[in-house]
Amino acid sequence: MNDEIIHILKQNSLSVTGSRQKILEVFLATDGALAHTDIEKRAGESFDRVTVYRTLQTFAEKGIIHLIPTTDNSIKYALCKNDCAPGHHHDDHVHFICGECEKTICLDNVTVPEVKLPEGFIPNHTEMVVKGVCGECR
Amino acid sequence: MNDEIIHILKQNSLSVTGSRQKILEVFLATDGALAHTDIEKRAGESFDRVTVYRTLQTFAEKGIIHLIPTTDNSIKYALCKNDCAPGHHHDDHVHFICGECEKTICLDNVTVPEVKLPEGFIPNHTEMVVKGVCGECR
DNA sequence: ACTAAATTTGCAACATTGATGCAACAATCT
DNA sequence: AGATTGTTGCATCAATGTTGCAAATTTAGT
Repeated sequence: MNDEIIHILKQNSLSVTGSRQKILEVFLATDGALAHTDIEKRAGESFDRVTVYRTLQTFAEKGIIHLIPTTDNSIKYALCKNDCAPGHHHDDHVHFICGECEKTICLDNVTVPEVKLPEGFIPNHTEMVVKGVCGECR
Repeated sequence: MNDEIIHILKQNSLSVTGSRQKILEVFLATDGALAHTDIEKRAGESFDRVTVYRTLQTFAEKGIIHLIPTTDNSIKYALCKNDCAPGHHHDDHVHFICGECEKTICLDNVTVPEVKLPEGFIPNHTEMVVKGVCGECR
């Protein structure tokens, strides 16, 4: 587990530091997506807010995590599972937000469908978020 | 134009006030979506921040405007065109964010496709945001 | 293993965004 | 017009996010 974390960091040419290890650990121990606040809480009180911000930013740039859009001004972050390389993400899966438990879940097996756009529009990346009730909340 | 604004407000059983008229006017004069900040700027310096917040909140509850999810912690708002009734939105269209001009555009004619979810998941509402380059930016 | 260079962290200070209680005010209804 | 209800603005506060800089840690070179 610890080896895996260090491996991920080195693979992305990041120096192996305490905070990065801890934050990655938190992600690996969670199935759903995490908001900035969740990470601060779960990582213990040990890290500065700024460090968490910068670490998340770095991870996102390297493609270790991806962002999930919401309509409530709270970005969520989730691990990229399928070996995202920097710049070559394929986090093309659908996200699900449960209205009951408020969890955000990556539906890794559900691919975002393509849509026909009007003349002139050139798509680059598509996000799809489904809201509803998850299996556990019924 | 002014009649239209008053009509929209009355139709949603909202009292007709200066700030609401002005903010609706701003929306009607824009084709794309607006962030809170845009509205404050375009409405002139005349209104309190709090009023803008509350007005947007009210409009969203009534279904006059809808929210557009983003990954950059900035909610955008756009007019609901197809006669959304309170609780009966059909803002089921795709949104487009241009990476060049940074505009957010409602593709009113592009409907969000349905996707098959894993067992147990019950969908309620789906958001779809496409990023890329719009027609005018090429 | 030790040192120098390069990164990373934490702190302080600040900017922005959003929420709430309350008094003053304006709009609606009769 | 007058009473009632709803709306606005102000002051205040909390949460969230950003930046510059010095200290500490990591990495790489020898």
